[in-house]
Amino acid sequence: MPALPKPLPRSFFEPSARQVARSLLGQLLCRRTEAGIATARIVEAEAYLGLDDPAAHSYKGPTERNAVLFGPPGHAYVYFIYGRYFCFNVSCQPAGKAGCVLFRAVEPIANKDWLRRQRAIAAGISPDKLSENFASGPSRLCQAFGITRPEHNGLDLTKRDSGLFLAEGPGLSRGEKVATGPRIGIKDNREAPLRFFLLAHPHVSPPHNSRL
DNA sequence: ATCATGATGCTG
DNA sequence: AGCATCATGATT
Repeated sequence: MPALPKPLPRSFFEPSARQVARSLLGQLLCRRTEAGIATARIVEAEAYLGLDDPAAHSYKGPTERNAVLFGPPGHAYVYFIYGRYFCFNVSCQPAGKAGCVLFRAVEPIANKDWLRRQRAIAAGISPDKLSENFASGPSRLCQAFGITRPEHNGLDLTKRDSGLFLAEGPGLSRGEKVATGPRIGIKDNREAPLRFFLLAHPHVSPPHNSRL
């Protein structure tokens, strides 16, 4: 692993959300902290397509909330959900097209203690009550990385000096296999196999880690 | 392991 | 009204 993670270029996020979601598996989510750069490997992600996808926030066109999705690729779309949680996405496709990828689970790699502590503070629980897969779940990973809408929505995720960015990762280990299946927690367009994850990986939370 | 429930506030 | 969720507690 490089001492300094190399940010993914904007062109990485120009293809369709489906393609970007698939290629983000094995890449790194990085955050600058007072203890150094905290990193985690992406093991689960979902694609949301835009105007053709009834499940997407952008389905009905631009609003104040989803404006980032219609902007240039490689930017953070962070939204507030269920009155308590945040979810974190990266915008895809050129400006005007609204695809995005939702991050659903990451595997902490560097500065795990910092991530664990943030996760515990945000959730209001004790750090030692958390299991190893404490960043598996879209809002859990936001807690671990301290991602919030007021602080991070609209951020350029291709720049290291953004403090939060996406970088080239180690990819997939031997034996790790990508699986696809229906997205979690939505009612519209349930069938579409737009969820991508590493099969049976311990940081993809059960019961969704082995089902297609 | 699975399942049900409630917390909580922004959105159009 | 509904929501791209989570922690908890009951149950097998």
